[in-house]
Amino acid sequence: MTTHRAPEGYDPYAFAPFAVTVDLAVLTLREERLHVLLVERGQEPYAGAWALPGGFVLPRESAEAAARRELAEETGLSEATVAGLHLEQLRTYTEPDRDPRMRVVSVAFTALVPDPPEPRGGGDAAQARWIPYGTHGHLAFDHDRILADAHERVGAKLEYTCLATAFCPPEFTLGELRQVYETVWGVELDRPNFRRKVLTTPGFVQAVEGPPRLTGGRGKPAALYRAGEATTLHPPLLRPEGRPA
Amino acid sequence: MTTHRAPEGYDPYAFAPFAVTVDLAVLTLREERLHVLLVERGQEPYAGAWALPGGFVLPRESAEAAARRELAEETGLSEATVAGLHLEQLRTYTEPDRDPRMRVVSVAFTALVPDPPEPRGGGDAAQARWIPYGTHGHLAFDHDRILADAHERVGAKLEYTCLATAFCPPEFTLGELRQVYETVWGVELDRPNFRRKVLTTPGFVQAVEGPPRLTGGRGKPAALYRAGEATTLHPPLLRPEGRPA
DNA sequence: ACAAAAGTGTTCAGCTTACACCCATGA
DNA sequence: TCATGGGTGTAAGCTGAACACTTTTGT
Repeated sequence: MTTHRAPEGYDPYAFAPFAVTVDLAVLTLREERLHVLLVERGQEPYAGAWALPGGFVLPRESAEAAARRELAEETGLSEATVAGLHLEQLRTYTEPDRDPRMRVVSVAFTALVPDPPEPRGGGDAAQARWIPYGTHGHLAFDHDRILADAHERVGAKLEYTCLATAFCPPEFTLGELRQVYETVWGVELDRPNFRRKVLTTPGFVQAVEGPPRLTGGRGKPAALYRAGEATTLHPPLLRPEGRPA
Repeated sequence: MTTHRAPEGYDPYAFAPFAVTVDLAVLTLREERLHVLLVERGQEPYAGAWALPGGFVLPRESAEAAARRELAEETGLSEATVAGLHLEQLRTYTEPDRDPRMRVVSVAFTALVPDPPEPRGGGDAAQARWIPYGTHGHLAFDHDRILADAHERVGAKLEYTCLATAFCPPEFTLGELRQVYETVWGVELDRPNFRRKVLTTPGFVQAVEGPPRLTGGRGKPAALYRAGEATTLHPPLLRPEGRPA
């Protein structure tokens, strides 16, 4: 019957080995649009197609460590900066033929980056770019699916966690926070009600002492806030119109 | 910089290979308590300790297929029955030293089983048993963590999905459905309010024509319901008292 | 003066909560 | 007849949706 864990005398080399990789859905907000970090593949298979950044998990490394390492490499952000970013395991993709070359099991992560730099164009052929979500065509491998899963997960988590602050710089206005919800959900929220909701949820945000900030162009300067202690919202901030996909 | 997917000339045998396994947190309700399916280990490491059932992913098999295969083996349920059960990927555990023998990456699943048989005692030494949740001591490997993650996930998903019906047989009473919430959350719910909430949520349950069922011992016979079309609840059914762990 | 964005106030509908009460069955 | 669980009714209180209105800035 079952083999439980490793059976007596199990030989790791008896099977064709599995490769374990990480794939990253790195999301950010630029100019009021959701953007994804994509890389253009230089080799077959899928040469010329766009794909999620990623790479192999090293022999002595956890998948999360591998994901953070790749994130730093691809974005050009420092290790220290990357250490503070929101990185979350999404799910693992294991279909036997998802990579035509060999058996690859990929642990996918979602990363949220506020105000990112241009990805550093490395020396090699493949370029990395921020692409507005939805304007890329089909991605390589099963990355369409991974990216869609990431988007859905982020949208859902905005409802019942404080995740939205991960898209914002350390100090932000309530308008910027509201922009996160509106952009990811693709809806408009009532400004007064959003403000009340956020301010009355304990631990969501905390006011920053000091002068308000001029918000881009016109309008009254807005007070600044920092992310609070809480990680979950109770009650949740539900998106309008039921639960669209 | 990045290796993207497999670099040119990547040799799958160049690194010590990763083993890929599945671990299952199989939950059920028995006598108004949450139970977990555990197996007693017969060999080192952790000989004599209890562990989650699981096993290796075969070379041409997805992790989900492996999980369903193991579930059938461990519970003794037929392949056909297992095909209809709720099985969901939880997360993947990748710490390099989580198994002292070799590098094992494990994709964990949560399975929900209504009214299960005793696990079939296989021919070999290791026994499998339903254990009341929380009465097992420390589990082998990182299985304490996996099981705790599974419990938390199930508790959270009861709030905003129809998951509770997965703990119930095909036809069930509202009392049985309420019992799921009360047992998993460890709280008491107001019977009238629960009933209204469930019946007014479109697609949660649908009434079964026919005579009501006598509920165990005393009390008025209860009407029967089947799981509905819906998968998510809007608005959610929040547990009382904030969000306890 | 006007547009744009922040911030305050107010109303109304709908939902949650709490609890009283009746019904059907077994012991 | 009593205990037990199913099922109905209802009133109080809270939350969220909608929207009118004021404030402060840039053009």
